[in-house]
Amino acid sequence: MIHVTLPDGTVNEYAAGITCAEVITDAMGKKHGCLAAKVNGTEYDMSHVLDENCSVEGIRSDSDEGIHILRHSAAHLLAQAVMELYPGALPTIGPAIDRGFYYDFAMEPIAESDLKAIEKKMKELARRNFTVERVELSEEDLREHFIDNPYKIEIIDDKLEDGDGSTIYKQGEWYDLCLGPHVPNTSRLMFIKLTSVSPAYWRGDQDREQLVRIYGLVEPTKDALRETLHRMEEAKKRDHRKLGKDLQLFHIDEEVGQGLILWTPRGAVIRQELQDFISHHLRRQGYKQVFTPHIGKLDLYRKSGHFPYYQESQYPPLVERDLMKKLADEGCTCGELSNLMKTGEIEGYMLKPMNCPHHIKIYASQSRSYRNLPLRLAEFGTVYRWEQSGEISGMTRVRGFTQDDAHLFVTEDQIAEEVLGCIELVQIIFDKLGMTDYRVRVGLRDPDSDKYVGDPARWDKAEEACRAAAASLGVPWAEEEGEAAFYGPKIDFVVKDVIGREWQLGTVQVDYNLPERFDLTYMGSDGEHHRPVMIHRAPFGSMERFCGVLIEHFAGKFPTWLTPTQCHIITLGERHEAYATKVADALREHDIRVEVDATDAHIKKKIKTYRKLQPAYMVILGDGEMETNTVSLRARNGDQVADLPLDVFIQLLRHEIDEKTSQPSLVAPTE
RNA sequence: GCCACUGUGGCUUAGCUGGUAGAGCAUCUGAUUCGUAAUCAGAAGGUCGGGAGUUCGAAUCUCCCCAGUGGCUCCA
Repeated sequence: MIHVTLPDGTVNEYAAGITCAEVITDAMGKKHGCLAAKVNGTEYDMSHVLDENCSVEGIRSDSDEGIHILRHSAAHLLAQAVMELYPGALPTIGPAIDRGFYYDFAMEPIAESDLKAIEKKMKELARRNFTVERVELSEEDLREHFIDNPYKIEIIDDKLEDGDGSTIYKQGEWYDLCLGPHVPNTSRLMFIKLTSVSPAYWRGDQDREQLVRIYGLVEPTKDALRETLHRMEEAKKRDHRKLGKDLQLFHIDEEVGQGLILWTPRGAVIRQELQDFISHHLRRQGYKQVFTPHIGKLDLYRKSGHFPYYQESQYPPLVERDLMKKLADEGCTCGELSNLMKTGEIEGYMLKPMNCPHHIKIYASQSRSYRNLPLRLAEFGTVYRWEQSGEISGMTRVRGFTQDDAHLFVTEDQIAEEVLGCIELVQIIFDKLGMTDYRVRVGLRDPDSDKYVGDPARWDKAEEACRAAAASLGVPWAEEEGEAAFYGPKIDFVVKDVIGREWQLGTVQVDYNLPERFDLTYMGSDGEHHRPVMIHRAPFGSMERFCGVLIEHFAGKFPTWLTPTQCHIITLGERHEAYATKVADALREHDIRVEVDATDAHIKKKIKTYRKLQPAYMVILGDGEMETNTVSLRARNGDQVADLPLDVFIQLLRHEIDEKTSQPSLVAPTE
C-alpha cells in the first residue's frame, strides 16, 4: 500500500500501481476536469502509475498548466492531421506557445485556405477519441522509429546523451518524439481553430531549411474558444493601423517610402502634447535641450563604430556631388564606391542612425569639469534605419523615427542615481497614461563572453545600479543574461500590442564604449583627467512606436489632454452659427482645441460623422443654449448633459485638460 | 531579406470560367431647418498598385517590380 497526499492535505491509502487518473477520480469524482497530474510537484500523464508514497494534484484544463498541456496536445493532433492529409510531410517540432500552439513541418508550402481542411481533419481525429499513450523506448528503438525523419534524428542527436532512451507519444497509428505530458485522449481537443500559416526556419536559423509553420488555438470548451475568438476580433478593432486611418492620425504613402510616417494634423497634436509633457519633466530634472542635424559625416560614424559595421541597417551614404561626378567620369562602379567609403578613402554623409555622436560632439565642444556633471543633453532626434522590408509595420516598426532621446554624461559615482532618475521619468509617463501592462527587462552581460568593453568591476557596479533601479519600480522585472549591449548594461520597458507582439519602448543604457572611442574627458577634483560614462535613455523609445502603442492602449479614445479635437461643436440649424462661433472663440481663447460644424445637415448625421473621430466632447448648440448662454454635451458613450453654463464648462474642461485626467469626465453617466 | 496571401475612385467594396468598371459612405450643388448613431434629389470622381507580355480584346491569364497583411530572421 502507498500513501497519497491530496492538495487539501488528506492522505489516502491505495494499492501500489494505481494511476493518477484513478486517484484523482477517487478524490474529486468522475467530472474532475483534469488533464494531467502533478506528482510531488512534477507534471505527469493521467495514466502515470504510482508506486510509492507521494502527493498528487490534478491539473485542470482551465489552469495555466492545463492550457499549456492542452495546447501541446493540440499541436500533436495537428501533426497527426497533416500527416494524414499530406503523406510526404515531415513533422519537426510543435510546442505550446503563449497564445496557442504551432507545429513546423517540412513540406511544400500550403495556403491559408488549406487550413480549413486540416482543421476539419483534426476535429475528426479528435472525435475518434484516440487514447494518447506514452511509450518509453531505448535510443536504438527511437532511431528506428524516426529513421525517415532527419529532423527528429537531429533532435535525438542533440538532446539525448548517448545510450539514453526517451519517450514517444502515440495516438492511433501516429506517434511523436515527446516528453509530455499530454491529455489522456484526443476527445479533449475538440475546440480548436487554426489561425495562420507561415514559414519558419528549422531551429530558427535563416541558413537552414524553411519549414511550414501552422498556428492554432485550442480551448477546453466551446464557450472558451468562442470567447477567445471574440476577444481577438475586438483586439483587431483597436489595431493602430486601422484606428490611425479612421481617426486620421497618420498616413504612410507608398510614394514617400516604406516605413516613413507622415504625421497628419490630428496625429501631430498627440505627438506634440506628448513632447510638451515630457519636455516639462525634462526641464524639472535638469536636462538641457539641444538640436542637431539629420546627417553627419561618415568619419563621425567610423569613430563611433557604426560605419561600416552596421551598414546593412542604415540608408546608404550620401556622396558629395562633385566627387560623385568625378568618380562617375572615372567609371567607378557601385561596388568600388562602396569599398572606397568603407576604407575611408572618400567621404560622404550618412542619415543619422542614432543621436549619440552628435551629442557627444556637443559634450566635447568645451572642456568639462566634474562640476559640470552630470550633463544631460536631450533632443527629440529623428533617426533613420534600414529595417528589413518584411519587418516594417504600421508605426511600431519604421525606417524613420524620432526618439525622445537624451544622453547623460556622468561620473562613475553618478551612474546609480542617474539611472534611477531615468527610470523615474519612465514611470511618471507610464503612470500618467495608465499604462500598467508592461514588463521590465534588465539586460546583463553574458558571463561566458568576452565581447564586452570596459572593466568588469565597473560593469558589476553598473549592473547593480540597473538592478536596484528596476527593483525600485514595483513592477515585474527580470534579469536577462547576455541581453546587455556590448558597451554596457541596460533596462528596457516592453509592452504588448493588440495582437500580442512585444515592443520595446523606453530604454536606459549605460555606455562605457563611446566615451572611450571619442576620448571624452572631464577634469576631476583631483586635477586629473577622467573618463565620463554615458547613459543613453529614451522613455518613450520613439514617438512613432509609442503613439502606435498608445492608440491601441486607448483604443483611439484618448484622454482629453491628448485628444486631437477636444470639442466638436454641432449646431442644430444654420441660425445657431453665430453662437457656435462665439462658443468656439471662447474655447480657443482658453487654448482648447475646437472644431465647428454649423452646416444644415441633420444633427443625427453630424453626430454619426464626428463620433468616428472620437472627440472628447460633442458640444450641441440650439435655441435653448443660445438663449441661456449654455452648452449641451454628448460624451463618447452617448451620455448627455444639458444646459451647462459656458463659463462653467470652460472652467471644468480646462481643469480636466490641465490635470491630464485619464478620460473625459464632465458628463456623469446617466442612471 | 525569406515564404504565403492581398492590392478596384478619399474610405468600404461588387465584378463567375477575359469582351474596355457597378455600388454605399465621404465630396460638391440644390432642396430640407429637422434636438443626440445615416433627410431627399442631382453632379463630379476610377485607364482597376506600376511595368512588360499573351490575346482581335485583360481589372480578370503570365512574368518582373512596388506596397500591405501574417509569420520567420533581424532590431547597435
